[in-house]
Amino acid sequence: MPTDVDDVYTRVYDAVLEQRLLPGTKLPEERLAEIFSVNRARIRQVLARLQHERIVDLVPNRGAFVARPTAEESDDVLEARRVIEPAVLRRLVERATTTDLDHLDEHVAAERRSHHDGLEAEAIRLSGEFHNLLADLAGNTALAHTMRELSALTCLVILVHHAPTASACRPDDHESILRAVRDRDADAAVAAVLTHLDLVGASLTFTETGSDADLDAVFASR
Amino acid sequence: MPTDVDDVYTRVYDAVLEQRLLPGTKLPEERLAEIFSVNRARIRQVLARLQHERIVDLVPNRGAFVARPTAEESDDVLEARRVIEPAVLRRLVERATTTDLDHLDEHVAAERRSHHDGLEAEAIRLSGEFHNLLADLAGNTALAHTMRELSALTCLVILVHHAPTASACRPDDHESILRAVRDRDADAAVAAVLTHLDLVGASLTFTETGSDADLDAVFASR
DNA sequence: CAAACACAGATTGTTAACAATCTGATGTCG
DNA sequence: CGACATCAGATTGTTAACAATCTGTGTTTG
Repeated sequence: MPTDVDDVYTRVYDAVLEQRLLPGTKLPEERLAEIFSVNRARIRQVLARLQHERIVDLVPNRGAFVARPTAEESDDVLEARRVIEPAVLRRLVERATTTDLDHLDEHVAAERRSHHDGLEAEAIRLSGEFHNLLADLAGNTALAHTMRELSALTCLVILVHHAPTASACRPDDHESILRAVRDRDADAAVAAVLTHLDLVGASLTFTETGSDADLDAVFASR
Repeated sequence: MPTDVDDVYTRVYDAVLEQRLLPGTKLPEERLAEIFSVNRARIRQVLARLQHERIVDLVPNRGAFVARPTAEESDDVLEARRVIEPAVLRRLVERATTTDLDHLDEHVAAERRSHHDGLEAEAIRLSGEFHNLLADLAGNTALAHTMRELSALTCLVILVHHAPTASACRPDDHESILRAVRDRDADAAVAAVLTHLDLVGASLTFTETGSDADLDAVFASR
C-alpha cells in the first residue's frame, strides 16, 4: 500500500489549485489528521514538503498557514513561468503524439464543461492542471516537477493579488495554445502562452488581503 | 536548539553537493538522528523534503537512499538547466551590482584555491554552489529555488553516469561565464554556460537499462 | 478607563515505547 | 549441492503521552 503521505499531499495540493484553501488559512495538524484519518506525524511530513515548495508557511510554535506570496515572490513566480513554459511548449510541439493532443483536447473540453456548468472550483483546478498536463506531456520530469510547484504558487498569487474583475486562465486561451501545438507552430504556441502569462501579470494589483476557511467544507469527503 | 530541520536539510544537501554522499547510499533514520543530535521525527521531515526533490528515494519499509538518477532523468535535469540558466544569466547581466561581481570573483577564487590545494570535495561543492550563487544573485527566488534542486541532482547525475576521464565544472568555465557577465554580454554568458552544460552532458555515458548500467559500471572498473 | 498581568485552553514540539516489516543467516529437505 | 523455510536482529512505521509555547480572556492595577 503506497504511503498515503502522497495522497494527503495531493489532496492539499488540489485544494490549493481549486482555491478552496485560501492564502493565510491556518492548517492545524490535529484537524488535518482527523480529516484524512492519519496521524499527526504524517501530516507533519506533508507540511514539510509543502513548506519546502513555499506553498505553506511554517511558523515555529504557531503552525502552518497557506502561503501568502509577497509582491516580489509573485513576480518571481510569473517570470519563472515565462522561462519554463516556452521551453515546455517547444518540446511539446516537437514531440506531442496524436494521443497527447487528444488528451489535451479532452482536458480543454472538460474545462469548458466545468465553466458551462458553473463548477467554478473544478474549472479553476482544471485550468491549473492544463499547464501541468502540458509539462507532463512535454516529457521532461524535471520541468514538469517545477511546473507543478509554480502552478500552485500561481493560484495563491492570483488569490492574493488579483484584481476582482480580471479572470485569468480562460479556456479560450488554452485552446489557442493547444491549436498552435497541433499546428506544430512553436513560435505561435510560445507567443500564446506568454500572452496568457502577461494577462495574469497585468491583472495583479499588489494589496494586502487574507482569509480563513472551513476546513471540513474544504475537504468534504467524496 | 542549534540544529533546526533546515539545518539538517542543508547538511545533507551539502554532503550531496560535495559528493560525500554517493548515489545509492542508505540513509538510516536512527543513524542520522544520532549524527545531528535530533530525534527521528525531524529526520523524517528532512527525508520527506529530500524525497520530494528527488534527491533521495524513499522505499516503504526499506528506508531512504541517495537517489540514482536514471538516464532519462539525467537528460531531463541537464535540459532543465539549459532552460533555466540562460534566463538566470540574462537577468544577472542586467542586474548584477559591482558587489555581486565581487562576490562571484571571490567565489571563483575560492574554487581555484580548493582545486590547487587538492581539496577535491570542497572544490566540487563550490563548483555546484557557483551556479546556485548565480541564481541567487539573479534575484528571482523561484528560479533560485529550482536551481538549488537541479544542482544537487546534477551532482548525482555526474556520479552515476560520468566517464571517469571527464572532469566537469572546472574553474576555467566559471571564469569565462563570470567574464561575460562582467562585460554585460548576455549572449556570451549564455553561450558560455550552454557550452559548460554541453560539456557535462558529453561526459556522460548512458547505458541502455538501469540494471545493465549497474553491471557495466561494476565490470568496467577492473 | 486603559494597560499590564495572569491564567486556562488549545496547539505545536518532543520523546519513548510498541508494532510491522525487511534483511540475512542458519538450518532443513529434496 | 541447491532451493526453500524459518528465525533473530535491525530498521521503519505508528501511536500515545508529555512538555513547551502561544492565544485569548478576564482580572487587577495605576
